[in-house]
Amino acid sequence: MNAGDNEEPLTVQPGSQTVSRAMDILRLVACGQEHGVRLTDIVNISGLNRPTARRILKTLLQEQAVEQDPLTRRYLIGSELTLLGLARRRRFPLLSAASTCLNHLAQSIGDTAFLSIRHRLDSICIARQTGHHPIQVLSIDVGARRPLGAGVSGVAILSCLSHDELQPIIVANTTRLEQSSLTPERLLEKVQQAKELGYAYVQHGVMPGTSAVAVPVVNGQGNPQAAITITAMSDRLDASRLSYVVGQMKEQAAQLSRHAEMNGS
Amino acid sequence: MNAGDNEEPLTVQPGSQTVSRAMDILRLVACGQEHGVRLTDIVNISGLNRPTARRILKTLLQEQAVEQDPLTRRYLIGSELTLLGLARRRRFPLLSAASTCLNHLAQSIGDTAFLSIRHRLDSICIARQTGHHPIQVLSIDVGARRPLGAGVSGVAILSCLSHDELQPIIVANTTRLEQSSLTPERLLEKVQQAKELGYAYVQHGVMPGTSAVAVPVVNGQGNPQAAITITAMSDRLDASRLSYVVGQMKEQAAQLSRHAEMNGS
DNA sequence: CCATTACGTCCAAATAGCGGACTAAATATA
DNA sequence: TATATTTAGTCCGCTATTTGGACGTAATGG
Repeated sequence: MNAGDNEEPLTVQPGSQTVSRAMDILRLVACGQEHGVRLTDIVNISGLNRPTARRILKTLLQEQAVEQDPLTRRYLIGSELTLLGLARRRRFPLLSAASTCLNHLAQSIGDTAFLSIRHRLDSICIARQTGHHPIQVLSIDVGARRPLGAGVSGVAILSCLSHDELQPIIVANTTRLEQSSLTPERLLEKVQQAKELGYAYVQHGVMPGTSAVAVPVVNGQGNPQAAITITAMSDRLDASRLSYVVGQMKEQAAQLSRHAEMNGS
Repeated sequence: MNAGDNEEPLTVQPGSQTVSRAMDILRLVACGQEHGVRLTDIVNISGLNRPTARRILKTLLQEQAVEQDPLTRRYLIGSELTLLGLARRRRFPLLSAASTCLNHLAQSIGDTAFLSIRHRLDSICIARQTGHHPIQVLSIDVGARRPLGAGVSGVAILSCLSHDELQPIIVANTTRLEQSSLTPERLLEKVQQAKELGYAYVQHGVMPGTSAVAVPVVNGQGNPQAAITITAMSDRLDASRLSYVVGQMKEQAAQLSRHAEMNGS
C-alpha cells in the first residue's frame, strides 16, 4: 500500500478517497485565512504528495472553490464556498443566543468577546463583539480556523475532554500545531492547567502586550461545544481583574450551555 | 482573462474528475436550500449514475460538507461549508456598495429589494432588504441559488448577454430549468423581452398575488455581474407604478456598476 | 551571483473509482 | 389492505482515473 502514509482503517466501502482529500485540502486552505497557504505547506501538513495536492487544487481552482493569489501563488478560499455556505438554512443554533451573551460581556467588561465553536479538529471563530474600551484587541477575525489548542479557545475546549478523547485529537493535529511552535507535551500541560483553573489563559497573546482568556461552553452531557474568549491589553487582564472577568464569562457560558442542550450535537 | 470564453472539455490533464463531480453535486445540493435534494434528482440533473453520486455524497456526509435529513433522506448543505465560507476574507466587493443601494430602494419604494449575483450557471441572492410597506414579499432567502433564468434576476442577467454567450448557458441548464417548467424556447423569449424592455418582469411571481421586477448590474465592459430585484404584491407593481420603480432601480444599478468596475471579474 | 527552496508537469503503474445489476425500503396506486 | 412503482442504497469485476517518482523551471535569499 502506501509507504509513508499510515491510513490503517481500510473499511470496506470508505467512499471516495479523492473527495476526502479535497476536503482536507480545503480545511487547510481555510486556515490560511486572508494570507493564503503555500502548496508546500499543504503537502507537508496533509501528507499528500505534491502532484496529488496540486491536481486537486487545480480542480478546486477551476471550480472557484479556491483562488490563487497570482503574485504569491498562495491558495485562498474561493467565492464558491462562500456561496455554498450561504445556502445553509440552519445557521449555528448557538449563534443567536451567543450574540446576546457576547454583547453583554463586551459591555460589562469593555473588551472584545469572541465565540469559537469546536468543529472536528479545529476551533473556528463564528462571532465577535467589541467593547467600549478605546483599545480593542481584534486578534482574530470571524471565520478564523485554528487547530484545537493553538489558541486559548481551543485549549478551553480541550480542557473539557478526558485524556482518552484528547489523545487522538492532539496526535492528529501534531503537524499543524508545530506551525504554532507547539508540541503535544506543551499543549497537554496547557490543557491540564486549564482543567485545574476552569479557564484557559495566556498572558502573552497573539499580539505583543495583549492577553487572552477563554472559558468552555458545554452541552448537557458535558461535551464542549464552543468557547467564549476575551482579548484585551495585558494590563486589563491582570491578576486583580481576571477573576472578575472569568466570573462574568462563566455566567454567560452557563447561559449558552442551556441553549446548547436544545441542540442535539 | 475572458470569463465567458470557451472552456472545452480537455481530456488531456483535466485535473481531478471526482472533485469536479463533487462540486457539481454540492451546487445541486445548495439549490435545494432548506428543503434539501433527493438522490434521484441529483442523479437526473447531474447525469452521474446513482452509485457514483451516492459514493461521493457519502464522503461529503462524512466530511460534514452535506447533511442528510434522517426522515426525508434529502441532502442539505452541511456546517463545514458554512465554516469554510467564513474563512474568505474578501467578501463580495459589490456587497458593501449594494447594501446602501438596497436600503435606498427599499426605503423609497417600500418593498423588498434583493441583490443577486451571477455565479457560473446560477444566480445567487446575497443580500435582501425589506421596505416599510406592511406586506413584504420575501420570496427567496439570502443564499438562494437558482439556474440563471429561473427567476427574474437570472433573466435580467441573461438579457445582457449576446446570443452566442446565452446559448451554452441555457443548454447547460436545460435539465435544471425543467424543474421550473421552463423550456429553452420560453426562456429565450423572456430574455428577448427583457432585452427590449431593459428589465425583467413577472406579473405572477413565486408566491400567488405577487410580482417581481429585476434590472441588471453591469461592469465597465457591459458584462452582467448581478441583478437588483424588487418583489411586491402585484397591485404595487402594476403598469402605473412600474416605470417609477424601474427608474429608481436603474439609478441604483448604475451606481453599483461604477463600483463593479473596480472589481476585476 | 549562485544555492536553495518552491512550483508545476510528465508518464508508466496500479489503485481507486466506475457503473451495470441487484436488494431493500418507501411511496403511490388499486 | 394488497400491489405496483419509485427511490435509496450496496456489491463487485473491469478499466479509466489517479498516483507519485523524477524532472525542469521559477522564485527566494544569502
